[in-house]
Amino acid sequence: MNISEFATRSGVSADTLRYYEKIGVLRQTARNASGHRVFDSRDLDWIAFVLRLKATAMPLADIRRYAELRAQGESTFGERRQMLETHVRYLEERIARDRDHLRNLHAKIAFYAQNDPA
Amino acid sequence: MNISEFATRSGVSADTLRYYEKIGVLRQTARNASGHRVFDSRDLDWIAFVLRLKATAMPLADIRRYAELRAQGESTFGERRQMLETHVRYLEERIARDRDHLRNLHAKIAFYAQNDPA
DNA sequence: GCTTGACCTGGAGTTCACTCCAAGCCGTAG
DNA sequence: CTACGGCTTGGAGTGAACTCCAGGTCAAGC
Repeated sequence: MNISEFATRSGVSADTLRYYEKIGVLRQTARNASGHRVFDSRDLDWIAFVLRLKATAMPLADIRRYAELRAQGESTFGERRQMLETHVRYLEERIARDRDHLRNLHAKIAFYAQNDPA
Repeated sequence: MNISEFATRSGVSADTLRYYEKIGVLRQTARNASGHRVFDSRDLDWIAFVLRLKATAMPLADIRRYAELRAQGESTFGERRQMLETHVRYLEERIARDRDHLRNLHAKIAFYAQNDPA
């Protein structure tokens, strides 16, 4: 598929996809005879995973590092696993903090509900 | 307390505090005779709440809006409550998404653990 | 009375993650 | 054969949130 279809399917704009290639988040994208990028379902899987990492606040520089390891093959499974484990710990902390924030916000909302002069 | 002590206690740099005042997140900061900012414990409470909103991804523009309502007094309780309720819904969704991301990361880690050639 | 250190201001610079643009190439339709 | 649409590139511009800096004021210590 071409870049615009891939953009539609992935939900990432063509400009951003080119940008991701430039910084190494997308690697060695295949090209057709006229130099246009050609994407397949594996690229779709990869970009979905990139979006997952992004949604959980992983910086693009780290995602780029992960992409680099991925390009080096199975010998980097250990290091990739470590990156994900570190990220899992970060995510667990974020969820815990968010729950705490949520409790606090609920208390504040309850206060406003009780004291709203309107 | 002066700005450097307030910076230490709040964990926000003096430069950032001045920036927050400039954009309206901190309002009407008290000044002493020589024009230096003077902070008290109420400011500490407020900045802690700002940090809470920031930690949960509320943009500074929205926090600024909330600060504006706060400065207008109790008549804005209803609107403030609405802002927080909207934010609570966002946070609840983020927690749900994070849990899903976490499950997915665990699965991927398990795969790496099983297939690591090392 | 001079130096020092903490503060002040306005404004420039930085980082991140895009987003947009100009100029150019290529294949197809008319 | 030329116009068109969709792609290519390198590079400039954007917005958010800081971060830094120059030049100036002021109170306290020596």
